[in-house]
Amino acid sequence: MVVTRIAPSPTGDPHVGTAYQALFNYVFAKQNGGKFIVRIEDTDRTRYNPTSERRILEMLEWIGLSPDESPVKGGPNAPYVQSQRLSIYQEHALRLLESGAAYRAFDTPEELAAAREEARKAGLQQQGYNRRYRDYPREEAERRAAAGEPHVIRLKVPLEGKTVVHDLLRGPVEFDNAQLDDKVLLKADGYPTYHLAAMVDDHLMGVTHVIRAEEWLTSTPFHVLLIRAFGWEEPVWCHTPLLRNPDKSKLSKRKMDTSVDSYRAQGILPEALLNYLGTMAWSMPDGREIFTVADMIEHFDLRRISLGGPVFDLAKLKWMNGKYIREVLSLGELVARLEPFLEAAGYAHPSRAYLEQVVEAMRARFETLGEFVEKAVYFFREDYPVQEKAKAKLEEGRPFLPELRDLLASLPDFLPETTEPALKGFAEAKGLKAAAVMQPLRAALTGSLETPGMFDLLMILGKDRVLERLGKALG
RNA sequence: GGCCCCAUCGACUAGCGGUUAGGUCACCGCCCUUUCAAGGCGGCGGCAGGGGUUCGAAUCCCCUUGGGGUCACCA
Repeated sequence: MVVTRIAPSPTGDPHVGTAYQALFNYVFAKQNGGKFIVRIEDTDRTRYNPTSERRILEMLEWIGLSPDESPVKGGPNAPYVQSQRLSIYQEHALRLLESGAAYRAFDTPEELAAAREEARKAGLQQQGYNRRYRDYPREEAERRAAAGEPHVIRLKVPLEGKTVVHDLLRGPVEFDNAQLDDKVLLKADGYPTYHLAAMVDDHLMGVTHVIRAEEWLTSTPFHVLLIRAFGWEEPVWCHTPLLRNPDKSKLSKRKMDTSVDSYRAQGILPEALLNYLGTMAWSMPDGREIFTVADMIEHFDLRRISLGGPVFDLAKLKWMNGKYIREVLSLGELVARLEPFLEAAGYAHPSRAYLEQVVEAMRARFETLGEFVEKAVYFFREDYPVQEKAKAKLEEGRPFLPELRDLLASLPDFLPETTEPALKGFAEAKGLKAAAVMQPLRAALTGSLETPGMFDLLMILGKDRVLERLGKALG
């Protein structure tokens, strides 16, 4: 059975890169009737963020990539949090120690830093650990360890030869073992490094396909060596391109908004975000750009992932979100998505029917749910802001607006069939262009010059409010 | 800098030896129009460069250039 996983580190906000990786891993697993696991890699206590794990897990539920096994869901491979699996890694490290594939190293962090600095000054091409303890007497090492001396356990990487990583997308990638160094497997605090923990867990959890970001490619030979040291079978390696900032560097929160929570707060729809991520380095075989995760599962092909690093383009994300708002979601669904935003903004509405009318009228005019809140204030409050340009327009209308108000007051109803001929007739009678009448009226009624069509506006606002607002504006 | 990966319009991509190099976003113009959008139509714009291979290269190979990643007791 196909088993995939993502292994996020709980160090901060749920990252779009995590969502991106989750998407490919999820889709590939589902396509093959396999399972998708989420494992929390919290082995770095210095970067640990206590709310991060919960938020990452919630983020996955929000975008609809629900894992088959996870810390909250549990599963046959529990626990799914690495800090709760420490003894497992320690046992495995010991095993490697016994077989001679690893060794204890007693360098202090200061010594390592000094050695690195020295190597840098000497202009050495070769970087990495100097292997000071690689051939240290075994008995001596054990004695010092038994005495409680702090130390790490490192993998004994072959000094010669090549290690080939067979990447699904790239084919064989060769690394000279001489270029590798003896990476730390178990830190002095007893926690494993990513290298040990990830490979042990992937093996124990039956992960068959490691689909992860390209930044891992250069440490894969090390993983291959580690797996061989244990005598296990390698998974299929598939390194996907990194999402990029507009300047092409690796997507980072310094240069871009990388927080899924932030996009959610702005009113980006989960299905739009997922759809957009699905177009990053991948495309539907038929070229369609709007598709669901289900569509993706049906047509996905890991081998069709392209290797150029895609720039995460907010403009296109927003366009796609707008596409979902105006064409994909049903009106009812859209209204439901909008409700939490309205509540947060303190917007009241008399009825569901009213809300639906407003949303329908506004639909083509906002691309995020947050934008709706900004652009539709005047449908929900009487203290809506009045823009400067609107004020000017209002002045232009002052000569005829009182008369127009009387005309509107005399109408039997505010249906478009009634208001349209009335307003157009009014303009004509005054020898004015329709716009010359509509714009000042629009300004008076909404404080804005950018609104839905006048006749929809009049109908939705209703006679009472229209007359009231007009009176107030002319006041 | 060493090592590794990558390279089609500004951005996302289709292309997998023979295409007028297609689509989407953005941008520009026109249409629609009471404003702003949306929508429709049209336009601008690309195979990084140089060598090969081949009857024929965006497609295959090499070099150069460019971009990215990685070189932690972080993941």
